[in-house]
Amino acid sequence: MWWHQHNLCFRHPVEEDYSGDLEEKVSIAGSGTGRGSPAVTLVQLPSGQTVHVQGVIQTPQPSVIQSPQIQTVQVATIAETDESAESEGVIDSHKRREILSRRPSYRKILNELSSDVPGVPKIEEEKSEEEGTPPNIATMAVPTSIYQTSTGQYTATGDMPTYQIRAPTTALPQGVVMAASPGSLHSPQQLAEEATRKRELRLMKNREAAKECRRRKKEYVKCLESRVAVLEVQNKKLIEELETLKDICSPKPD
DNA sequence: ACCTCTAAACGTCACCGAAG
DNA sequence: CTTCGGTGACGTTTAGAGGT
Repeated sequence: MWWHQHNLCFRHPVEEDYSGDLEEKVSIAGSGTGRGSPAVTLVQLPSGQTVHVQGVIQTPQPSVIQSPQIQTVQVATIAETDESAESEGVIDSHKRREILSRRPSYRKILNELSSDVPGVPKIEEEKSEEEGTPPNIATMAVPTSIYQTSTGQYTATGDMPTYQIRAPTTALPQGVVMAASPGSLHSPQQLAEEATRKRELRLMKNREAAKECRRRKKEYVKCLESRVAVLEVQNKKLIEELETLKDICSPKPD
C-alpha cells in the first residue's frame, strides 16, 4: 500500500517522481559561500520557483547533520509499538493498523514538515473566507465565488468548464438549500426530492472537498520540492566541508 | 486550419477514519 | 450506527504545444 511504503521505506510516490530528476534540474544560483559567511543561497526548482535556503542550512552546530527525518522517526515508533504489541495485545494492534493503513492528510504531513523546517510554509487550517461561516446548511452551500489557486491565479467559479455546466439542473440555486424536516415528508415524490436534494448537496460538498484536497496536494508537492532543493544544497556544503577537513587533517608527505 | 498528444484541472465514486 | 470530511482512482474536459 502507498502509505506503507511511505512509512517503512521512506519512499513516496511524489519523492519518487521528483527526486530523480531534481538532481539534474535543481540549479544553484549563488552557490554556497565559505564557512562562516552568511550563506544565502538561491535554489531554483524545476518549476522555476526560487528558494532561499539560508535559514535551513544555518544550524547551531555547523558540523552536525540535522536532518528532520520525520519518516525515520515514524518507522522507529512503529517498530516500538510492534514490540509492545506482543504484551499489550489487541489495542495496540488496532493502533498499528491505524498507523499503517491510513495515510495522514497532506495538511498534517506538511505541517509536520514545516515544524521541522523553518522555511516551509504551513498549510492554513481553513481558507479565511470559510472560517467565518458557521456550519449551517444555508451558508455552507455557497461555494466561494473567487478563490486563489496554489499558483496564485484567481479562479472565478462563474466560468466553469462546459461539463460542469451540464451538471444536473435540478441542483438548487447556490446558497439556497431547502430545510425540509424529515417529519414533513409524506409522499414518495417528496421523499425522492429529498433524496435528490441530499445527493446534490453531497456532490457539491465533495466537489469543493476535492478541489481543496488537490490544492493541498499541490502545496505538499511544492513543499517537498523545496525541501529536496534545500537538502541538495546542504549536502553539497557538507561534502565541501568534508573535503576541506580531509585536506587539513591528511598527513603531509615529506 | 486541422489534427494529435499531453499535462492539468475537474467531477464523481468508493472507501476509510473521526466525531457525534 | 450515522454522518461527514479527506483522499485515491478513474474518466472527462480543456488548453496549449507541436506537427502536417
